[in-house]
Amino acid sequence: MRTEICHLADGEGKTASLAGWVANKRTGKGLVFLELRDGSGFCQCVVDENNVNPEVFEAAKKAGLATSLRLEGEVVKDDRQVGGYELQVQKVEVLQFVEDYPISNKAHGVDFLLEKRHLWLRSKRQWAVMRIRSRTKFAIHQFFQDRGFIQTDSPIFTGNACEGTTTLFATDFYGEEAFLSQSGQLYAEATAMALGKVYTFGPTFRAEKSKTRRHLSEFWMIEPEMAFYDLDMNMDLIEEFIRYIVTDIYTTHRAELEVLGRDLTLFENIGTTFPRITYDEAVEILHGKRDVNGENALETLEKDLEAVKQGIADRKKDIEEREAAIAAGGMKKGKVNFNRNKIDTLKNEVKDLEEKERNIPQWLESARTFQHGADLGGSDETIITRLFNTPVMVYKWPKDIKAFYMKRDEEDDNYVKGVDCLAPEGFGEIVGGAEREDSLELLEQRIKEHDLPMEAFEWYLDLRKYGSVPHAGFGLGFERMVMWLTNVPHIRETIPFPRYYGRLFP
RNA sequence: UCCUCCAUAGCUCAGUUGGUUAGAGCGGUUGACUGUUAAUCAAUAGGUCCCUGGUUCGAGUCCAGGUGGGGGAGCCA
Repeated sequence: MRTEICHLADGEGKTASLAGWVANKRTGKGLVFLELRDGSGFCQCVVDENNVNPEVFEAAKKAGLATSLRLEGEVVKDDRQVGGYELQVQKVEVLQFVEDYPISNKAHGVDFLLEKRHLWLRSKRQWAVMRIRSRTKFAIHQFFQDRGFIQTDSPIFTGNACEGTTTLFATDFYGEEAFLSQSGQLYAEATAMALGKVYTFGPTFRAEKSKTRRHLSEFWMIEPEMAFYDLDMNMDLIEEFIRYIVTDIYTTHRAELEVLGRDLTLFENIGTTFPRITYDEAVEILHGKRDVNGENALETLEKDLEAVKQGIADRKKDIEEREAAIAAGGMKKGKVNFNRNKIDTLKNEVKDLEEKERNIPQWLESARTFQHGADLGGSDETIITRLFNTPVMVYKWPKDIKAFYMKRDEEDDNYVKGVDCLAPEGFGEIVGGAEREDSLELLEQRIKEHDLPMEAFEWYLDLRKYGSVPHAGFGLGFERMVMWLTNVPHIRETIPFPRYYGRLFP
């Protein structure tokens, strides 16, 4: 009977048989330490020359990374181990020897790792990310299902290019031009009028040639849509939703967050009410005319710049000192290696900081000269969220920069009842939502203003002809959410096989 | 589409004002070591310096063009 590593604790003091792959190996005289992974977890297995026959010991000694094997032995409590237990091996059965596994436990570049994505998934950090991704998906379904939402799927093939074709993937649909869906929102509105509260959860496609750490060509989106909801109810739901997901991951996946070295401040603050500010207030913050909790956005950013400069100086000094120490000689080889690796790490940190040093003055400039009526850029979001330690909601946006389907603000025609939820730690937008325009006339007018083809929206306009009601909804980029939760540097790490400009394989 | 940085061993990188036979660490291999946590130590194999052209007595290094990639802007989730 095979035991999964995650259940090892139940078998303490007993014999267990494990099956898995070698994740790492260390050897000593008469001893081999195999770090085994089986998907459910990691466990150190000790092969002692005295406890096994010579062939078994030789096999263990030769097993390279990714060697697949079955092991049998006694489960022993050992506080030095990550899971608290190790296996004193008695039997080894090698399924396949490997000696040239391409991914080592040392540093690799992102491009190399993505070239080997099918293997990279086996490493510990990716293991943790994929488990959090899975749980997040589950938690999202649970949240909505518990609250009486019905999941409805929107089509992936769409016939008309509503908002321009440049960001759409064109494909052939029985001789007709079809596009891969960019959003299921309009369809969710239709199903909400049938089922009350709905959500979609499916893939979306954007043909943007974006090479940034925040973009994918294929990603998953959650789009809830609720009949009889207004903007305030929408914001309440967004807040409750995000708090639920964060709390769930915090309580169920602490070990994975630790593997990732995630700073847990975010998770601890999530109980605090999310501030809600209007777009106008956000602009005042950007202009430095409105402080938050006594903090001025521009001053804070200037302080950040000083900190960055200091960080660069500190690291450069550190590098020099380490290089001098190595050059002086007399250092043990292990220590030299350690210092060399540290220097590499520091150099990369300096590169990142120098990039920041170049960017911050531009951010400051762009914040100071921000024109009321423009959309918030990435840096503007960073500046605003920097002042908060919880997500922030920005609502009441100028109508010209928002989608045609957003409901106009009754108090001021120039605004619409949209809301963006910005994640803290400089992360930026994770949710975009709105109360929808429910008046047929105003909707038609907005379609004309946006220069969109009226005939493409005939079915959508039917929703406003036959029993139109106030309703609202929002969209959440699933990978963005996972990226924020795990704090991995790149969105490409949050999906098993990322698709983006230049990457179709593996 | 624009700005910016990069391309040297399987991987991560160094390579000085252009100069003899291009280096290190990791990983691989062989060996040493009885408790390692990226173990350590010794030995060893491993190179079309991205491509094309140019300057030069001489190019990994300089110049031009190309290709591929990183980061950012725009746009967005």
